[in-house]
Amino acid sequence: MKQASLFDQQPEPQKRCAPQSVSSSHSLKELAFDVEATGSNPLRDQIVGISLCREHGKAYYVPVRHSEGPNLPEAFLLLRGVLEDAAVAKIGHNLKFDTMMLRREGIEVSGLLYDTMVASYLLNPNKPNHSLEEVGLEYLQHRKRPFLEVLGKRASFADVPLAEAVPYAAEDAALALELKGILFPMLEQEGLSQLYFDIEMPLIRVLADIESAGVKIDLPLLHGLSKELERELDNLQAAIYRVAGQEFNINSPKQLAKVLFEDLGLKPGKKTKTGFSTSVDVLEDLAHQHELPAHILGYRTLHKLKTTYIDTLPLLADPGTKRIHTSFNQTVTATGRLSSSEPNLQNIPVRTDWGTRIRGAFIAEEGHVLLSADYSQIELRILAHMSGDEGLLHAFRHTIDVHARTASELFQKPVDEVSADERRFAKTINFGVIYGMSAYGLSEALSIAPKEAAEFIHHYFATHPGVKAYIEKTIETARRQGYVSTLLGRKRHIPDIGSSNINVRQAAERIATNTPLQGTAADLIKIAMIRIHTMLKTEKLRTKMVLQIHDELLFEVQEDELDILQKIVRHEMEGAMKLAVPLKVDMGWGQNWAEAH
DNA sequence: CTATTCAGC
DNA sequence: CGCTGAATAGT
Repeated sequence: MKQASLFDQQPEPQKRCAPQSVSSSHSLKELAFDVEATGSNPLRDQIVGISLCREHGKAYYVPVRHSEGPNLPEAFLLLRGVLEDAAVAKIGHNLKFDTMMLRREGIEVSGLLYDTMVASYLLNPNKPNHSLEEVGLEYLQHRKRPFLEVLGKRASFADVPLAEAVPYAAEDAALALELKGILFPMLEQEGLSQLYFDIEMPLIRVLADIESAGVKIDLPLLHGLSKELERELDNLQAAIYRVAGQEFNINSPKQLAKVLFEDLGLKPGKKTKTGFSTSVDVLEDLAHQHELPAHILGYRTLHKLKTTYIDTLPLLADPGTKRIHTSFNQTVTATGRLSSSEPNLQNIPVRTDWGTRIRGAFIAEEGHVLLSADYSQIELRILAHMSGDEGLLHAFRHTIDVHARTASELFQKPVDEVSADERRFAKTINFGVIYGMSAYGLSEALSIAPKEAAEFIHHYFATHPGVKAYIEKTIETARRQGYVSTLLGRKRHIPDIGSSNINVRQAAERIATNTPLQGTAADLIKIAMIRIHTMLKTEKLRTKMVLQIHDELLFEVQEDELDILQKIVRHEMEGAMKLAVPLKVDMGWGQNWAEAH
């Protein structure tokens, strides 16, 4: 059986005689390993064993905390030398998890990191799931036994008997080794090696440090906000039931639609797949006809903030340190951005007063301040660079308000005569350009007729020929080669670009337009993160990087390091890439995230 | 599990 | 109009 020769697992010898430390003095250049744990949280769960694989066909599993042994708890001491040996490259699938787990055992994993999960992501960022199961299936045609089946009714992997645990776990390290042999030559072939080794691989350790650091939250403040919101929501609920003349579940779009459009007889606007829409813009329209929609809007906003942030964040805080530790996923987005989950700290409210109050609950430790640094107009600057559009280049080179300048072109008047509304239109259009702009989308965003939006777009391209040419060239490239790339060569295939269905094809063209811009911005801030992280280490600073929010970095800065940090952060962020226009970073600091903005 | 809605960049 | 993750209702 082919599978048996490929993944012939050998159980760890269970001898009592003094085990030999795994030696790196012979010819060991690479070691594949995989940590098994009681769960998936690298800061909370415990290691139960480690699988190892040095060569094709031989893999081992070392149990350390299984409920039915035998265990080899000395394994950490024995393996430390090789895991910390920088001359031995480490191979694994999702190494951020393994390195974070091992750090808690006092082991700092060193050496080149061949992460097969990240490799799979670079090869195909459209792939929805880069789990070992999925990647093994795609590249090795290997069907892994489902983890849940192995787990059965047991509480954790620690309770799985070794007879089952050994072959299952050992296979993970073996799979990683096999995948490395396949995926890394493919990265080379695709011209993605430099992106991997210079950016994604060093980023693994940066993200591990950010996640381990976490960010402190003010629990009493959030508790107070919760009480205040509870009263507010009770009042709004009473008002809604009174005005509606009945009680119903305000959070049910279906029940709300019945009240608005059947019982009260208001005129429905947009439709969804299942019925009439009750989304913000619909309710804002309806607010002209009736007083209920405004109450609903208020209720919705406050309920969202309370349930998603104010009541949820405290549950995820470490009870001892009051810090929350998000998970930054490196292999989720199709464009190269990071994503954040459990909790998502990349969508903490900011726009409203309540948003400011919530950000006020993200605080610095005693003797520290939070420093926020964000790129100004990063994607538009990248568009200026990639398109060479004279107007955009000029605006950024001469620190002219870019939206006002677009408005002046669009409405044919001097920059200083542009009205607030004209600037708002121009700003929406500038965003639209980055998003691949359709007349329909722009009309929705500006609440104008699609025909009127089409005229704006026509006028925009007439006054921005460089941008027009860039978009045409990018779409043509997508058609010709089937994918688009960022400045650093990150690729995204766009299979629908040749579709005969116009809606599908145009959606693909918007993706083709947006991906190089969004993706290059992602590349750029990743470079800045790595360089700043390196500076923090080499200068032995006590400051911690604590969050990344796409174009913003947040630091918890020791007060006496504030000056030097601001210099370092500005230098590394603004110097991350040399573009045809300068990069601009805005910074602010304070006791909490609200003050830092 | 899917749809809707909405928080962010 | 691009890219996400979470809460909620309801099947």
